[in-house]
Amino acid sequence: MNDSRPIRAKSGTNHEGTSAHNRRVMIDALRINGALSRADLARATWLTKQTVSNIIEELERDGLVSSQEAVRKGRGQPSTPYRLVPEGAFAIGLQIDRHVTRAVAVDLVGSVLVRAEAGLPPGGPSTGAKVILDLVTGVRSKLAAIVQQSETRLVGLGVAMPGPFGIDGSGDDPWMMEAWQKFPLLETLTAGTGLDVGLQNDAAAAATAERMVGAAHGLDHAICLFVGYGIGAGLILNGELYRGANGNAGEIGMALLFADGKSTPLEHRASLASLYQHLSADPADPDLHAHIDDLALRGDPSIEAWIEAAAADLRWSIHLIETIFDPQTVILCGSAPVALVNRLIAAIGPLQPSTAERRGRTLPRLQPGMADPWSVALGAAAGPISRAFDPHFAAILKDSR
Amino acid sequence: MNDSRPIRAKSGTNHEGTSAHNRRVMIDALRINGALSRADLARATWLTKQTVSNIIEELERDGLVSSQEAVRKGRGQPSTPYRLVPEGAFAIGLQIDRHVTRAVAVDLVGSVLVRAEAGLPPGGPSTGAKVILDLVTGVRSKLAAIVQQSETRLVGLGVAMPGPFGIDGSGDDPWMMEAWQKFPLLETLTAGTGLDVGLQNDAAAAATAERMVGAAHGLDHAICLFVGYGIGAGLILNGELYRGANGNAGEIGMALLFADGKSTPLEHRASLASLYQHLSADPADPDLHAHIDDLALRGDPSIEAWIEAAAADLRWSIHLIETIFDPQTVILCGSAPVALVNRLIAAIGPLQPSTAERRGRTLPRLQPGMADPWSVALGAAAGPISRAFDPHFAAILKDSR
DNA sequence: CTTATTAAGTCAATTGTCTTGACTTATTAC
DNA sequence: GTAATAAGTCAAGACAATTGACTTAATAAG
Repeated sequence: MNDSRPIRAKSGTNHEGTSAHNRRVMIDALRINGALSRADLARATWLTKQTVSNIIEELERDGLVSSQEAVRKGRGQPSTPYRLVPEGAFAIGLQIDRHVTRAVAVDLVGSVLVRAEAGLPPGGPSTGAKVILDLVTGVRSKLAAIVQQSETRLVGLGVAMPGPFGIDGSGDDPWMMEAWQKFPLLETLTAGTGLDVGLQNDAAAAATAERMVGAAHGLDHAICLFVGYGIGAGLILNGELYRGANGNAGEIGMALLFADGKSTPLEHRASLASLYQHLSADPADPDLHAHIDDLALRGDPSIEAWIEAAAADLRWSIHLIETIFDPQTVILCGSAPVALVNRLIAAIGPLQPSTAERRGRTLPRLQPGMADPWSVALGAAAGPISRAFDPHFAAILKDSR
Repeated sequence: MNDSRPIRAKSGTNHEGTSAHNRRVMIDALRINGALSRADLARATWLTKQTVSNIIEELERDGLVSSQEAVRKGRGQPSTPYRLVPEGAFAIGLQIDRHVTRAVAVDLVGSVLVRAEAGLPPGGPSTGAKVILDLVTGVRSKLAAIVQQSETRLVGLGVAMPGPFGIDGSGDDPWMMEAWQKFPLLETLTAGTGLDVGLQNDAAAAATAERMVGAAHGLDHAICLFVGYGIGAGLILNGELYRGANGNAGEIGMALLFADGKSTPLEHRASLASLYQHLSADPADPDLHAHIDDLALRGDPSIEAWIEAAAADLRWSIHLIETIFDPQTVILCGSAPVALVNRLIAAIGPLQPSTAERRGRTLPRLQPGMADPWSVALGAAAGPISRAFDPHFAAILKDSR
């Protein structure tokens, strides 16, 4: 009667899945290539002109694309290019960091329209939850004041915070994020905002941002090495962010390095946390960012030793990433001060020989990405936009909603 | 006139894509769960009973599934389970290794029906190509002698050989595979057999085999650490083998380890090549495999030191893999003698603490996979089967054929 | 033993989405 | 001025999943 081992199977699909995918493909094509005519879209997507026409018409009705002036380009009827309408959709992004929380509102093309920041009191979620919810609500209403219809076009709230997720705290977590991990954050935010809420770690968010508006734009295989308080990698594989079985893929900071006869997590050697320790600085100091920027810019000796050591570790990490993932490019980004990231990139070169050194490369092996305190919040917001509009396998399937 | 930067876009899909996907989903469900009724399939795939009926009927006509005796399981009409028909499809797998080449014929469910082996003369492709082609032809005709209609049901020829691919040889490649890399192998085999030919590296092939019939069966996130002449990882991510931008993902053997003040590729420390060197053995010796098996079984001191050192490196590798990929499980497999693999697994434990240590785990963090000289050839054959019958994103799209 | 209930599976009509092929429109090349 | 070329539309058609009623075959309940 009750044999019931559950049956595992992938979901099937139907007409709606087909249609949804084709809509996403159009949006993706316009995002990558800029404005395109219906004929261009048909050629690029392998769909018929008629199908493209139908979908474009529908997207235009939905306010997601709009036509531009016709362009003559040789013989034949002039083509009418269509472009993405930035105001076609919005998302809120929320970054929760150790001492600060940031929220942004972005549009369909990834422009930041509203940004707001707040300090996080040391009490953890018990006092911090209200701060966060207020911040989100504030950004949301500022967005509504700037653009009409933003509420109906809000596709979700993306949250980014340091991972890993779902791990039993070791008790000696030096970064105090453990309490946040245990707090039912997503449920609280869902209840408090009524929005679709998604979570990713900060490196994944940075990668999502790079893919939407940065160095990974249009790439299907790219790894973002994110240097923040910790260090992590955002994995873009087959054109999608890879999350792993439990959402913890890319937590490279915990990779072990052997040096001086002992093994140390990468994170303890190359991350802002390690720099703060090296400088005996207080991470909660609001002027620290500017101070480090200044030190890096001046090439202050107090920071040079750390840069050299961190660059060596990053050079190793990049080699490892190239070896394991075989990406089109590696992108170095972070919440670190810009000058520091620039110094790091300079100090990393030249890279180790690797399988990435191939004839016919068009992209550099290592590229600088965003180094902006707001990039993680932007990536957090890019999450819901991507989920709603980018083509991906799960979006075709029946059980995906 | 000629503005022509090429337009990049993902392919759209249509009814055929939908239908093809749903067929694959059925086959996948039967492969993972064993025989299932139409009603079971409908529930598991989210498709309607009617749709499932239509597809099953078609698959039965095509000889890919067949009904079993009806089973009564409580109230209601008895259900008729359907199972995969092993003889529904076949593929040839070819492994090209340094001194030997192996070919197998497998059926839809991954059973090996024919196997053949040949030594590879030292001359490289110039003399080896004929040996290989003859081996494949021999296996193919033996298959045809065993089962009728095998030729019409042959979905392809999968080739596995050591990677990485497409790299400019450094000239001092100690493994002599470079000449093979430059040889137009796929073209030669396509021309010589008329079959669809696909290529993967040996670790990827091992992972493909594990996924079809081994420890990764039914898993969507698993990493196979493959210890052979070199060492590599086969990456199963989101239910598919991940190849990277250039087909070289998982070449972990080139990852650098720091020890004794210098950096060494993992491959030089933990691989059969390093063991051969440790033992001053000749890799071309046909009795070497059995000899090492014997040494490992007896716990011979000449091999124990190597085992301890290699186990330490593998322990580190497993930690790294868990950290970076967040898989459901890690599988240790190889073309090494079984006793050696068993000794390695024993010597690896206990594993390092990692994010993989979570409550509610059901799978072991590390599992033994196949350690069989034929597993790579099997995986090579599993490649075409998987390409033809497993659900994956590319199979839905219009440009995939 | 009879009847109700439950579940598997089928039938026939319908719906949704892409495709096809002919057609219209607008422009440049000769 | 005419032919060639390309963008885009129209209307009918094809394909594959869906829907809801129906049939079949078993067990459970009275």
